[in-house]
Amino acid sequence: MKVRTRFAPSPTGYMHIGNLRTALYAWLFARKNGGDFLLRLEDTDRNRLVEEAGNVIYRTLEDTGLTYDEGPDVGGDYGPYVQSERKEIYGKYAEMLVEKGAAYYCFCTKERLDALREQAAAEGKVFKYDKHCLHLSKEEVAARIAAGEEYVIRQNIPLEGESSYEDAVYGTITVPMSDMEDNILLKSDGWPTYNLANVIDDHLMEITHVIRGIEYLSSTPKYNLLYDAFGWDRPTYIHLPPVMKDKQKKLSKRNGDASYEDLIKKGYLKEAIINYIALLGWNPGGERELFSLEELAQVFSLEGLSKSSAIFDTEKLTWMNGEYIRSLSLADFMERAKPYFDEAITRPMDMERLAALIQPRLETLSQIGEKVSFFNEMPAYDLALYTHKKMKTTAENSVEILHSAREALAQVEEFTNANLYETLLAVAEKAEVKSGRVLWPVRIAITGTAVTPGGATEIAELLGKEETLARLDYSIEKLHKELA
RNA sequence: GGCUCCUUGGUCAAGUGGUCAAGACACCGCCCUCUCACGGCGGUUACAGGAGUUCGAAUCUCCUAGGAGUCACCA
Repeated sequence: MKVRTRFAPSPTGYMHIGNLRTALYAWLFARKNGGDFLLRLEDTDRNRLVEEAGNVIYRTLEDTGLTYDEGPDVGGDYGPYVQSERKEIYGKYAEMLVEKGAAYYCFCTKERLDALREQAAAEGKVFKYDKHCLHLSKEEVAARIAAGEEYVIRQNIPLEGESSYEDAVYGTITVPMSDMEDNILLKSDGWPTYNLANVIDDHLMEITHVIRGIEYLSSTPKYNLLYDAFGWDRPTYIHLPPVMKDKQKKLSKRNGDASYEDLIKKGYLKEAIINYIALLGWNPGGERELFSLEELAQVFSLEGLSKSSAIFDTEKLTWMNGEYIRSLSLADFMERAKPYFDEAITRPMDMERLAALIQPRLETLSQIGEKVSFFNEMPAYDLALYTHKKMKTTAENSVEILHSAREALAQVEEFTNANLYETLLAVAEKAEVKSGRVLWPVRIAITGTAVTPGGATEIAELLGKEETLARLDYSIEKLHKELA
């Protein structure tokens, strides 16, 4: 049988990392097994509709390369792929369940239910619906419906026994019938709940492997009862442990935690995000950690899935992102970094050289601004920067050296790194000091920055002769003024 | 609270009765070096606790503790 997996989010207008990982695993499993991967939108909660919320899902999946074979916007033979367009299907199947005795009509009012709940709370018991409407006769049900009474359809859970199944990651899960409730399958507004819809859709769409969050682990036996009532084959279940923000809390929008889009905005590469989350809860077996999407699809397997929750560690993502940035071709890097450079650099400059200098020193693209701003404009700086104990430099002993360096640099025709380096070494030699005594102050004088991407001569080359000399003059004057 | 799960360093994790308990991130030190980063080398840090079973337990059993999920006309 052909493997078919699905990603079935409810469109909230936000794609959080845990959801993305679920989609990724479902995609990887389908690809690895030559199967189909499809997208289904679960929007049966009419009270929580978010306008156009499907868009961020479509966009994210497309952006990350998690292409789906079937879905709301691409069609397919098992549609519609949006639950709100399948309303009559659920009603029909709910009635079939009633005929089979696996479900029943319920006319209990909210008031009665609330009273029951209060009573249970007062007695310190767990509330459970009392099957009050289970034994209504067919005639009475028909009459009350005809009279316009509101009703729901509830699942009829057996009173005794237990239900169990094999989860691909958690093993055998067994839940006593007595712990399950006669949940509502069809709401009074005619829309199905997840309890019904997920079963109907997964069956009708011929989903073979249900990959979803662990929140469904313990309610799955209830869904299985439905599969059994219909006489349908149960799918293979693969429940996933949660992605946490810290030991206690799950990653969530409510906590203001990073979503996929937030991470992109923070300068993370989509490839790095995918690679990192693939390893959050799954391991490929070897020691290798860097994988492209296609490589992941080749090595993915259910055995590597872990049972315990994993904390989202931005530090490691950041490291991995740096690895990805460094592995980019210069052209590719420049293209992705362009928006950041455009914002940080306003004066003409050899962008390719600048990019080459910056690329290996970046962990996220958004660090570009802070790393290159001094190229654009000489910052105000403190003379303390001239003091460096290893270089044995101070503001005082840099003045003379800078004068010599400025004179020597003014003589250089071709302002290339090699020429400049040679020139400054000559200055050091002539003054009978170590190279650091001149290279450090020169770098400070032309950048006003303690840490720079590249050494004095690399930066001077990029700045160009005119700008370099202008900055040297500025700094020499500053030294004279402030030391006086 | 009931039920269903989970528990190896700060984090991700390998490990399925016999290992000096891998590796990665982070951290620290050294080297490389015109600062920084990259890279190289080295280091600190872990089997939640307690009972068993066994010649032998991170691996099996039980208990305790901690944590998560769930108990909706949300998914």
